[in-house]
Order: sequence, then C-alpha cells, then structure tokens
Amino acid sequence: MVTLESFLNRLNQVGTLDDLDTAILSLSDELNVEHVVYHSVNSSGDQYAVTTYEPHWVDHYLGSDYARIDPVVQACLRRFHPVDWKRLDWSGKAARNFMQEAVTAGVGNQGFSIPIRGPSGQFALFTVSSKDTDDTWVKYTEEYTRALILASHYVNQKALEIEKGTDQADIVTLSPRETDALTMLALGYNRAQAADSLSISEHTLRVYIESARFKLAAMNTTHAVARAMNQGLLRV
Amino acid sequence: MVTLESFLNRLNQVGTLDDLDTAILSLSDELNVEHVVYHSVNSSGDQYAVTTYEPHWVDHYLGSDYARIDPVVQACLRRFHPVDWKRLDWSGKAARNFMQEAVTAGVGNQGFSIPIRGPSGQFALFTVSSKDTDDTWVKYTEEYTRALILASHYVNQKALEIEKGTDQADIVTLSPRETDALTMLALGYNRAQAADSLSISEHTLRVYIESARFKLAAMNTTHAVARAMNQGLLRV
DNA sequence: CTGCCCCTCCCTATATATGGGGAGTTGATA
DNA sequence: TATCAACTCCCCATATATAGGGAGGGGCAG
Repeated sequence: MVTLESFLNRLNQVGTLDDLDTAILSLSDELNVEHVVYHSVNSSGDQYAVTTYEPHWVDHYLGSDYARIDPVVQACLRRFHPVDWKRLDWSGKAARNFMQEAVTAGVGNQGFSIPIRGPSGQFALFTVSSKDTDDTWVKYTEEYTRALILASHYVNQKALEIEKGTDQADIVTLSPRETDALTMLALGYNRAQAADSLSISEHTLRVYIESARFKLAAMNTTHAVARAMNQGLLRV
Repeated sequence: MVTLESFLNRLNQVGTLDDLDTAILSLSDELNVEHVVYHSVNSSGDQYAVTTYEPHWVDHYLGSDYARIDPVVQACLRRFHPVDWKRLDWSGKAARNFMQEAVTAGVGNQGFSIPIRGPSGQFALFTVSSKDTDDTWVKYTEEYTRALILASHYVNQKALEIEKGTDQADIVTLSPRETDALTMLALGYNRAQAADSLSISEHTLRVYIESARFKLAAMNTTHAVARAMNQGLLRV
C-alpha cells in the first residue's frame, strides 16, 4: 500500500499558502500522475486553487463556467466516495464536447477526483489525472485510492488551517431557541406553525428569528436560514 | 503504520445493515479500544447508529438531547480534522457534568472523534474511546489517526451505499435559472432585488421560484432554499 | 452580586410573498 | 420533426412576514 509518507511529512512543515502550493504541486511525481488539482470553495464563495493544468485551460474553464456542466464536478457534489472519471455518464452533447476540449488541453483521458466537505459548507475537490490506458488506470486507482483519500484529507486540513489560523469555523453561536426557530422555518413551517410546534407564541418566535437574523447579519429569514445552514448551525 | 487491512476487506463483503453493524462492532478489537461508535444523520433527519456503549447511557444521552451540549459533537460540527477529546474546552458547568456522567457510564476518559460529511448535508461521527492515561493515548492517536480516518471514510461510504443502493444523492435537478433564483434569495435579496440582479422581471423570477419549490417539494421559499442547500444544489 | 444573555409575551402598520390563472420563444433530444 | 423542458412576460387578490416600539423573570459567569 502506498503511504506518501514523505509528502505527509512535508505537509506538516507547511506554514503558508505558498508552501502549500509547492507541496501540492510536488505531489504529481509522488503520485505518479501528470496532473494534480486542489480546488476549494468555502461558504463565502472564496476560492483557492492549485493546479498543474495549463493556465489557458483554467481560464477557459472558469470563464465558461464549466463547473456547471463538468460531469466530474457534478458527480462529486452528489457523491461521497472518490470518482473515477471513466465511470461517469459522458453521454450528452455538452459533456462530450467538454471532455474533448479537456483532453485537447492536455488534461489527460483518465482521472480520479475526491470530493471533500468541510465545516461551514466548505467544499473541495482533489483530482489527479493522466493520459493512460484503462487497464493501467484500474491498477493505479486500486493501488493509490487510500493514499489519495488521506492526501486529500490532509491537504484540505492544511488549507483550512492556513485560511483561518485554525480549522475551526467562525464562531457565531445561536441560542437553543434561535436554532429551534430557524430549524422549524427551514423545515417549511410558517411562523404560526413553527410557534405552535415549539409551544410558544408567534410573537416570541419572532423575537428569536430577529435575534438570529441579527447575529447572522442576515437581511431576512431565508437569508438567515441559508447562513445558519452554511455554518453548520442547523441540522435539518 | 496501522492499515486495518482485514477490516477493510471484511467491509467489502458487507451487504446489509446487520453486516455493517457486526463489522463496526468487531472493530474495537482491531483498533485496540474499548468503544467504537458510528452515528450518521442525513438531511431527512434519519439516523443510524452503531455503538458499543451501554444502552442506558445511549438512551439517557438521546433523551436528554446531550448532542446539544456535548463538546465533542459541537467541535466535530465545526471542525474538519479529527478531534481528540482532551484537547477540547471542558470548562463550563454543563460540559463538566456531562463528562462526569459519561465517564461513570463507562465511556472512558479518552476519546477520538472523526467528523464525516457526505452529500445532501449528511453528517456522521466516528468515535473510538477508552480508559487510558494521557501518555498512552497520545501514542495511540499518533499511531492510529490515519487508519481511523480511512476506516471512518469506508464505514460511511458503506453506510451510504446500503442506505440508497448507491452513494449517489437523490436526483433532484434544478434548471440553471432556478438555481440562480434560489441562490439570490439565499443571499438575502428579496424578489425585486433578485430579479434585478438576474436582469429578469420579478414575474419571471417568481416562476422559477415556484418551479423550484415544486421540484423540491417545498412549502415556501425558505424551505426550498434549505432543501436545495441540503442537497448540495446551491453554492452560496 | 451584577451585568449579560436567554426566554417569554404584547401591539400596529406596511412591505412582501404566495396562489392560481395564461401564453409565446427558443433549444435540445428522441 | 415532434415533443419536452427551459426561459421569458403579465394580472389580481390574499396571506404572511417585517419593522418599530416595550417589558418582566431567570440563570450563569466574572
């Protein structure tokens, strides 16, 4: 089993985003692939990406908002386990054209992408890709899957740590009743029903909602619920 | 490095929840701990739990809604990386009392909990705990962390797979405009502002919202946004 | 023991969202 | 080429949420 011991050790020394960049980029050798990509989006929409892809492909991808049609991204948003590109559904014009372009841009025909979810709605993708035959790739993924999962975990952990000095999410705390109130609203109840479910008056409920809205700096109820969910404050 | 090879192989054979139960419970030997807990909550609120804790402790925990004050749960909700219990903040009356009760119930004084996040807002905890000295525990976690991360990943993967036949999330797709509309609302804009931002009439916007609400089987806008976010349909 | 946060209740306008209709254009897929 | 889904626009009445006040009791930490 591949352990990536030296990479994980190097990662431990990383203190800045630049270090992390270097460490991630150096991974392609260790992992025996042509390309490595780490791309993270947090709940504020801030993005951080490291990639060995051609800059013009990256620009084109972002400019065309390809994340919307990229089957890899779509699959990763819905799955928990890593995704082998060739096991996805590539029928559909948009997907085929996209793959065509990607291959032309040197991305490689084989790829393996790991979805990573962090607190506060953070979502990241860790991808390795190469030009390879199906057989070689099957063996590769069998051998490397666990190492890739661990690598992605530690890379993401490090990225979060650097981003906020720690991997702790922003400390906005709602009182139990505020959480209750937002939870009921997130479940689709209107204020009357929510108040009823919580056995309090609608007036009281409203106080909680307003208080929560204030804490979350939200403009309205929907916004408050969205922010609370993004920050992992609501278990709906 | 500990690899848990035999556990992961056994996990591969698992086909039912009962099998999974057995496999998880058998882990305590392999992991050299007294207790193992796997507890998953999905976006529908369905829960699945396997634990070696005393049933009366589990009942008491659930009945008292201890998840709300349990510092381990609270930390896991906010963190990405595994949590060593003793590195948490145990000041505060509620937390200390809780820990006291837990120890009395045979949970053990040392523990290590791994937060796991899946698609559609799924959240799970994988915990090992024991009665041990601090020194022993430090060595233990150093040696086992990677194995525990992998084990938690595969256990969760298996649980998702069994739950829905696959680890794919429910297939509800929103059209781009529907997504846009919900996104603007989740960002706190009201309908007029949202319509303006998307350069469409408010009437049109409303059609998208209603359509999205229908697809998501939501009772109102807030509900629709909540469901969409829970299902990973919105990147806010 | 004091301040701070949480829980609970009340009123009245006004702004905003919802429900239920109908209809024409484009684009892709079958 | 036919069909389906997505995108766009419009009206009207009603239900619901929001904004702005104010007020008392309880618990916990410094």
